[in-house]
Amino acid sequence: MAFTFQSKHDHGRCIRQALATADNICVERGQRFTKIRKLVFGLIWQSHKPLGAYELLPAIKKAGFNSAPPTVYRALDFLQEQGLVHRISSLNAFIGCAHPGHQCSSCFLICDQCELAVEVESDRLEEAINDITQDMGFVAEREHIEIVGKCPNCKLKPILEAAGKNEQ
Amino acid sequence: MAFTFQSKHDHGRCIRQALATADNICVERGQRFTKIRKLVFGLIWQSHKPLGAYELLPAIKKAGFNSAPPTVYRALDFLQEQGLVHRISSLNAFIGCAHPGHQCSSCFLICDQCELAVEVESDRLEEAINDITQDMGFVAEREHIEIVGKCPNCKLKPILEAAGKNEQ
DNA sequence: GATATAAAGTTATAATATAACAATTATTGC
DNA sequence: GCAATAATTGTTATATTATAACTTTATATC
Repeated sequence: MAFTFQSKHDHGRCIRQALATADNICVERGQRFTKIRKLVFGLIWQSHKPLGAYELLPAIKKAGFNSAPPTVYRALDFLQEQGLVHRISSLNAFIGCAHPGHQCSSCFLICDQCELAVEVESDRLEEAINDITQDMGFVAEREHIEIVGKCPNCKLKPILEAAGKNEQ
Repeated sequence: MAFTFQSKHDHGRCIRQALATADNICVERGQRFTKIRKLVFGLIWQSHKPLGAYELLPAIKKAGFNSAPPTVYRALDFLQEQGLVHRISSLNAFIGCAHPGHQCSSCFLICDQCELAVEVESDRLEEAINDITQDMGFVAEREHIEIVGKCPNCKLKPILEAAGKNEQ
């Protein structure tokens, strides 16, 4: 099941699944899912928070690879080209693609408190964007749709805390 | 009239209008539209291409102001807070807001060839995003919706050129 | 006009990303 | 298998974008 803000999921399984899917995609396309690309992919999938490229470098070093910036940027470039990872440009950060292979308009909901990000596919969104581009005679090549705010958990926290105080 | 990719508009008028509107907004809100803020605003409005902060520095220097980065970033921060300028995060660049004052979901169509960007308001887009956020229990605070591709002019150029060749 | 506040000047540096070339590893054709 | 080729990774240096921190100047308030 896709990750949402609510789901208390088995993240180990989440990573394994993502790695298996990525592996298949690379094999199908004759692309080399090398050790370092796999490592970076795994690091990105460590969490559902978008991570900065430089945050990955220590772990890359620990794993015995060269840990200069080009190392991680190359792996990230490859993963983006294969649609396995997205760049969240408003954060200068990277996150695993929730549904690699698909080619549907997706958007990211990004919590500015807990930093979790969820990728959501939406037909209505896709239609709205098709409308806009057709009206303007524009040919879309790529999209960056990022909505920043409060996720359901963080939205409720201050309310729950206030309720807790009142009880005392 | 709003700028579109097609419109051959009177850009002088375009800038004057934008400046007048910005001036009004600042007066209404008791905000100080200082010389340097006005200068940066005007520089941003020089074109309908998103401009990088560092691209503005030479003109700021020429105008006799301090041209260290904080100067331009402060002005841009102010203009963004007032909703007079937007940051296009996929380009690390800034562009004038096409309809300051409004608070409707807008998206940018950005041509990766001629670099022009057009801000489009869309009720359908707004509805689609409301759907998504409500489904997820998310509270949106700000949005970055950027669609990169080919504008109608640049889309047609290769076709017209090919036709021209055939005629010879 | 003195005081408080906001804005701008200034210096230094942080954070993010890429260029360019060398060394290594994998693939291909023989 | 082995040379030739292509792809990947290592390495050094540097470009680009943005902010921190403190000083000075200008503006608003009383």
